[in-house]
Amino acid sequence: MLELRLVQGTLLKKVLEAIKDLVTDANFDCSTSGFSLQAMDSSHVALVALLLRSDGFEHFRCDRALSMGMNLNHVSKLLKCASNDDIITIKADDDADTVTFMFESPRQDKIADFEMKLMDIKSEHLGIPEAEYQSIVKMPSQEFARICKDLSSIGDTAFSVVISVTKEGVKFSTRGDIGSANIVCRQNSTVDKPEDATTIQMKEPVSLTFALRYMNSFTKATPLSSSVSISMSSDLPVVVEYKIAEMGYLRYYLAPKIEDDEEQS
Amino acid sequence: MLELRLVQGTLLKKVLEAIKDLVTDANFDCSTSGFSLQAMDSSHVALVALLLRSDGFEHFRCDRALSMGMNLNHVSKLLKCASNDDIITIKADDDADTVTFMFESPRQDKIADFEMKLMDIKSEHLGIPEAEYQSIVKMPSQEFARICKDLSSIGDTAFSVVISVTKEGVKFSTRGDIGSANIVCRQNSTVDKPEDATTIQMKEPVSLTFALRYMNSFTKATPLSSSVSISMSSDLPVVVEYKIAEMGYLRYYLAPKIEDDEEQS
DNA sequence: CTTGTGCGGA
DNA sequence: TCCGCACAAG
Repeated sequence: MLELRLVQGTLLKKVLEAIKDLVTDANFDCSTSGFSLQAMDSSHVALVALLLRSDGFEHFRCDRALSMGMNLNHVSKLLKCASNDDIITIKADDDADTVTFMFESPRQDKIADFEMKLMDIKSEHLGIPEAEYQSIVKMPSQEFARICKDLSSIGDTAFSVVISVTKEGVKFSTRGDIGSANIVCRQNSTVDKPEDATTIQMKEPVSLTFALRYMNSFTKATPLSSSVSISMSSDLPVVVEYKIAEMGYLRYYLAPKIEDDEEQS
Repeated sequence: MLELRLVQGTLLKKVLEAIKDLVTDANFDCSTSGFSLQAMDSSHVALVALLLRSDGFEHFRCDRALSMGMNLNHVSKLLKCASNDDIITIKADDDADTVTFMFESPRQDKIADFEMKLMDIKSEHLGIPEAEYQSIVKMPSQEFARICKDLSSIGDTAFSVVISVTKEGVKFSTRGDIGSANIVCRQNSTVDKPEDATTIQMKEPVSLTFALRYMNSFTKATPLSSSVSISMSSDLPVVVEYKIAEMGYLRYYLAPKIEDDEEQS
């Protein structure tokens, strides 16, 4: 028996918007510690990892660990039937092949439930080692999204972005059909709100190249958090992390391009 | 001679948006009592009935009853040329085969008139008996529209919706490609505004099945009224009614599906 | 946050 | 033509 009650149902809606373009089918794993998902994108290049800790739910019951395979487009469609202020409850029996999403309006005058068949999905749960990163950039998530969008418009999403971190700041560079572009963000903690700050924790300067189109996909998570952190080390996948308030995180992992080829499909 | 002056021209625009998808050609009937229309949809399954009482017009002159056949798409196109705050006047001579729509801007600084040919349309005016309904649900029209839209998104519009009324509330159910859905709305009169209330007048519980795509078409009338009433009895067509303030109503009639087949083209 | 509107894409 | 998305207003 599994029963998860999430008062901020809109979080779940945003999570699905943030991953459904990258991953079509995935297992949601539920255990006493929380609700999580780990999946490669369909071209097996990027990895998405979601964690919603059990203590972030208003009610969290999970008698035994369950892995529930779902088509994320279907889940997204169901969640579109929930209003942003609805309370969402996810229910499943231990041996059932279906899951039920229940949406309650705040005043309890409308209750909707949707039952969906589960799928069998080959699990590929990878252990992701905790690493020390040479540089960690934290910046407003909207600013990061804007940069990725702007750089994409210069060339097209088939191009690469070079992210270079020095003590002074972080530089995003690309080269495209029209020309080349460099956007530099400097450290900046003298800001009204802490989430507007751009901070850089740098042990060593680092400069890595990534496929821009993945970065753009990652920014679908922007509504989840006002800031994003980008953790980089040479020869390690970059981690783009959006914290989910009081509950966990949504992380994207992407391996750097080894050479400095600018184009790649 | 016929001359109808409607200060709230936007009403007429909304009416046409609400019926033109269902009905392509229809007779507008004008008599001293008002301006009305009754027509079957093109597949002869649903019936649309409009009434705009003469006292709702600023000026209403109708020397003798007239039935004016029009292509509703053409009328809709003409009305798109009127601004929402324009005053609309409909004119026709008794023996003419044309009708004129005149649009005046509120400050009288712009006057447009459009003449359109009338058509001969075989009239099929049905007497609709006043019936006692086992259950009448009144709810916010936007909520009803949202429910129909959500249920359609689960399967597709080819599916059916089961509407069941009990004392506690009204339940809308469907079953689709992705899964099954139930949405329950409870009675709820402790609301700030009366039009936000959901009320149920129930003599007997009733449960009927309808083609979802027609329900969805009916919700095109949502802009006409903040609330909708759904009147049901076993073996009678459901009546979905949108009141038009101070003037009349727009009603849709739809026969229930006899069997419980879920799919139907 | 919801609603209405304008725009672009399918 | 219709639908979904993005923007702006209440």
